[in-house]
Amino acid sequence: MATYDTLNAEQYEAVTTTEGALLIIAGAGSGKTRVLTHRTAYLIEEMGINPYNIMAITFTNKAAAEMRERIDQMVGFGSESIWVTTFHSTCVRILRRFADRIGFDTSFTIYDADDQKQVMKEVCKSLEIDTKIYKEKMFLNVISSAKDTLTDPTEFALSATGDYARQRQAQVYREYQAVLKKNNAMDFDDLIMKTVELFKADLEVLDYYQERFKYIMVDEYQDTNTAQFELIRLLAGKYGNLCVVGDDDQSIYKFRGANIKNILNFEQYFPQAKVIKLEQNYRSTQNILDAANHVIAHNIGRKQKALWTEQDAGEKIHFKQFDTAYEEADYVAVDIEKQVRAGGSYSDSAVLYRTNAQSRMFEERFIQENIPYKLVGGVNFYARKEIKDILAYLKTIDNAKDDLAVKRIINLPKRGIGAASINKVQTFANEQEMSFYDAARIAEEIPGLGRGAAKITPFVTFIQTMRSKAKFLGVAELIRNIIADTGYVRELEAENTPEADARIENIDELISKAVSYEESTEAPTLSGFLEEVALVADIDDVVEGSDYVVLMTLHSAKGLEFPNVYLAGMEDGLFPSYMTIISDNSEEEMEEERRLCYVGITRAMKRLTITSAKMRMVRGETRFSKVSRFVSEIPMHLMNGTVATGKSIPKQVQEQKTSPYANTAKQILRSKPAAPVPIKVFSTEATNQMSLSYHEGDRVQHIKFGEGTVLSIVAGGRDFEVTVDFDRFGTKKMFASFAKLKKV
DNA sequence: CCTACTACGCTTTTT
DNA sequence: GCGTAGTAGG
Repeated sequence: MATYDTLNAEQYEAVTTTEGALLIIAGAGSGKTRVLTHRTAYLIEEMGINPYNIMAITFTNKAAAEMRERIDQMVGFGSESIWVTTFHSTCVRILRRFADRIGFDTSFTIYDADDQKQVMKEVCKSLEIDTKIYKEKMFLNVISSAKDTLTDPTEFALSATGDYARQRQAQVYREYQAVLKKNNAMDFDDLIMKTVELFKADLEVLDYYQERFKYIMVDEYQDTNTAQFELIRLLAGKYGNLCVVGDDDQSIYKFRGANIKNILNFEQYFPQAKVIKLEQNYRSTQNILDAANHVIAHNIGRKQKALWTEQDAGEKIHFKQFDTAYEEADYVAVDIEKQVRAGGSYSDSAVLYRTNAQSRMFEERFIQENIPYKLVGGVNFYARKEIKDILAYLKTIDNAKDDLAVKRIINLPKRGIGAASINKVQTFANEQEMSFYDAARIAEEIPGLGRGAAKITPFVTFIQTMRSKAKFLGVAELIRNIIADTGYVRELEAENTPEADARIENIDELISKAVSYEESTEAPTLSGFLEEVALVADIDDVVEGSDYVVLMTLHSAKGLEFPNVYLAGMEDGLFPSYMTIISDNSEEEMEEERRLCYVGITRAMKRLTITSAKMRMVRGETRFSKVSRFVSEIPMHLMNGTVATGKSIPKQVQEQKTSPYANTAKQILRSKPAAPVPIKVFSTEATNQMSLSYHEGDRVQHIKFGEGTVLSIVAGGRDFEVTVDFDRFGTKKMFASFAKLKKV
């Protein structure tokens, strides 16, 4: 049984207002997840609502998983029948069941950004568009925003009259959709748009889901786009019990179609709507909140609110300006060490920046200092070449309906099947109106293919063999079979480069992912695995009890909190970005950047450090910048700021930057940092040492320092502290989970 | 058909 | 500065 007396007055009201439309404006750190979970419990326990009729919808898998866990804890019986998912997986589930009612096969495939670009290339070619002038990406952006606003190709064309460029775009849009349809595929935006289309076209289906989801809750509502708004409006259309939670000040995804009007005009869409503001913050000190409040107050189009806390003023905000980005990273590294020595842990700290490119400097410095870190974001794991290759094999084995996947691997490894042969097969497939793979299966019958057919047949045989194996092998075992039979990993091993090693590591990680999928799923299937992977942005192996500094962009930081935060690279031109400053509607875009700054500041619980550099390398050229305008929006009296005196770059460091070890440093950067060892598993010192592959006195290999001898292994608070005497670098202490030492 | 070199692109990006 | 994609030449 849940208790509600720990809630404050506004939270309590939000929890107990169960009927009708409800807008909860939840400031940063005001306990909105708590409200949502308590509200769910309240609906079931106090209002007697069937859990089956409740839906909680979020944007990220991570947010959904977190909500699921907290709801499970609180609700107990029946909690598994509550629908807690992301927008996209909701739509996939609906479409997998009813997509045939809008002319799709329910086994449609989902195209990611990479696939979209591939399709767009085809489209541009067939429409004879010069991609040197009109970029594929531009068309994809245009199409994506059209879909975000539920504009179909016909409507788009209508709005394009008299504008040649837009007419051309309309043509591309139409053709792009035709190719997707032909491939029985949908892109991410289609998932939402087609579901709306389905609801509008088939009232029976709509009614079915309206009856199912009588109580709907939407998290991060400020990030919904027009299509998503329409989706939930339709779902809530019958019972009208719609509760949305958001913070207009944290809307940072306008560039992806988020429509801030959804939250600003909620009361117009739902005139009976009740509005509750949560302004008490339970996260940060008063100084941090004051800084955030002052910055965000510079925005005009927002709902008035001010965060307050019962906490003390706390530390002042630290501000430092450095000469170079290197000194900035150096300062942050040293400061983190200082915090840890003072009794903190690494996981208390996070470094936040505007662009992913900024992470490199910190990574290099952290490796040198032996600071364990975890990089969040960057290149999406599932978008990596080697992963997409293996997945293309799996897709082809599962059902070869995805032409793109088949074409990707038909000549990988090299089977002597070139562009000419592939084109002939494709042409034949188009003529016969069959899939590319089906055409390849009867390669002998394709006119003009000649000797090419003899090269295609073994490939088809291989897939057919794998297909029969797939019936009794698990996914992980199937992947192992694929890499063994194709020699994929063997080829990489032969390359013997750090890059190739990193790719092999990634493939191993995919296998682990498959293993954990099989373990965690009741009836694991190949299709099921592919489905899960298609809707996951990145593998998130946050190990409980692990200890590392987190590095990520401000965008990724939304929804998180850390005791000690560094906002790095606070420079005009970087943050706010140059693009924003020179933009045509600079005013509006500046407000979005400012909201991003607000998000950054409000991540900090106790300690906030803002840093900037006068000089920084951006895309190979040195750039000089002033301190970000956002810094001057923070009142001076809240800051404890100095401009660092021109300390020059230490010589040793300059040497290291161009040292022969630069390559190995690169290798570390390329592969994902090793998942830190969870401590709870080991209890005694004996098992500690047994769990490592080396012991005291062993010779070990370190990726940067080379070979050395292990002097001691000590079970430190959270990890094993290993002392190694390196042949060339002397004695170093390092954490076992981070140093990746290998016995030699 | 395969390889090696050049050229281009580049803010953020929950799916 | 870096990584991928496209193309010229073998």
